[in-house]
Amino acid sequence: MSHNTEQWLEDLIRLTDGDDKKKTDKQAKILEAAIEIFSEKGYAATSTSEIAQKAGVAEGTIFRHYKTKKDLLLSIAGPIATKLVAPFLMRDFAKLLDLPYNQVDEFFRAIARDRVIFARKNVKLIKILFHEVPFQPELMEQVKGLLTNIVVQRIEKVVKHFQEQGQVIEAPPWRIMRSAASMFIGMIIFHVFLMPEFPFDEEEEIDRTLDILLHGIARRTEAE
Amino acid sequence: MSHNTEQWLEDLIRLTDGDDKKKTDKQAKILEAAIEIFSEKGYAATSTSEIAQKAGVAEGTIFRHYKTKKDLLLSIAGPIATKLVAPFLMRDFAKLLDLPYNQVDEFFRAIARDRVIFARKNVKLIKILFHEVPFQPELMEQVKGLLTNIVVQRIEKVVKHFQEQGQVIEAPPWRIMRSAASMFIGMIIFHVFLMPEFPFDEEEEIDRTLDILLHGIARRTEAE
DNA sequence: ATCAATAATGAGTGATCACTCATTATTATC
DNA sequence: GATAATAATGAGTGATCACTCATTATTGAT
Repeated sequence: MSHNTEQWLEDLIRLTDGDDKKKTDKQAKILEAAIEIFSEKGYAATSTSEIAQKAGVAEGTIFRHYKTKKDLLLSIAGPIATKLVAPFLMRDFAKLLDLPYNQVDEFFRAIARDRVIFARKNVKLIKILFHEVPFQPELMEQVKGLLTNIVVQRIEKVVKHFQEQGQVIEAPPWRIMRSAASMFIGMIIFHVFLMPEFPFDEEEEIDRTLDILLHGIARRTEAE
Repeated sequence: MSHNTEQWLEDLIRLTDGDDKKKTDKQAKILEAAIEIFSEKGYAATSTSEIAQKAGVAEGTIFRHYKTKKDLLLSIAGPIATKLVAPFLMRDFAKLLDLPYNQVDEFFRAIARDRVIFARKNVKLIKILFHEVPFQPELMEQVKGLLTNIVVQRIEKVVKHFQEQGQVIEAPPWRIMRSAASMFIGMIIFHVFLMPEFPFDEEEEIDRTLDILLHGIARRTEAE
């Protein structure tokens, strides 16, 4: 069963990975234009005629490839959700439990670095995803499913493991997880989305932020 | 000059405070309906006819009170931005520098509690604000102005003060501020917006979250 | 070169949009 | 209660919307 689950996950990731292959020239142009305008003005404020114009195709061509305007949105915003949490779905993630704590540190550092780079490469897609999730029930379900059923369960296991080993303070795992997520998502939002021009050393920033977090959740040895 | 600045701030706050007084019955209904639908479907996807219907007024009545649909949005989303950061603008905030560190702790705890309650009372308004800020240049300017010119400057002063006194690690103040903001905004987003049904003791949660943060940014005494 | 299949077109369609304005209802003043 | 001022109305307006479909262009196989 465990093997089956893992296999299913790998399939899921591979499936969403290959979304930029086998696209005709026109279809690629449509996607590119839609991503651009959706991220700039929002889905609801974007007209299909505007997308067609920017893509350099006739409006009818859009509806040959996508049944409706919402179809176009979902084909853009859907896959990015899975890709966003992909590292937590990988087989490697389970190996975390066998590592000593200082190497876990290193492991999360690697994931953090990878996700910052990913965010930087997919700014517009992530903007669209976050903006539309609250208004598109299909997206909402997909994101909820990914987070609660897979990501949270897996990370919770890691947190509990290191609480038992005495390296992490006794607290509800969800508070540890929420704190960690807040710190890193906060960092990415700040440096990638809010202040992309603000100069910062990526490595240094991740290390120092992780440092603050790890000291915050470390089991205390003495006073206080 | 200092007194003038403070006075100006107090005026600003008082100004935005009195936005729910002196509204006719119909106008109040319009605002109420608009807030409801804007927060549910987003500004661009909401029609003025729908607002009129929900408010129980004629569509023309909306345009008697608000020049345009965007006018209506700004009259809703504008004031909430100032109210959101109001505690950091108050005269009391400057007194922080004279307090010993443990009382600063208590001070921020009070602000955090107050803001959680505020968020809970203004869920829909805050949703609208956050959702529309990226697309409405006027809102963007207002928020940027509030944050960079006032809030950040004031908090930065506090951080530097306690870095000099040796209670906070040596690090760029913006990293300390970003970490603190991430932790608390993350907590509010999680408990108020994402999982409003999730049971949690507000006092306890704020205390424990602040605990993690303070240990994270505390000057270290010994190893590591 | 022919022809069938597929891709692309863009004028057209009814619905809906934000907003207007001539008309009617309500309120305030004396 | 007459009059003026203000508030509210809702049918109407041109613009724009997502989407359709008959027609034309392109492609691939032989």
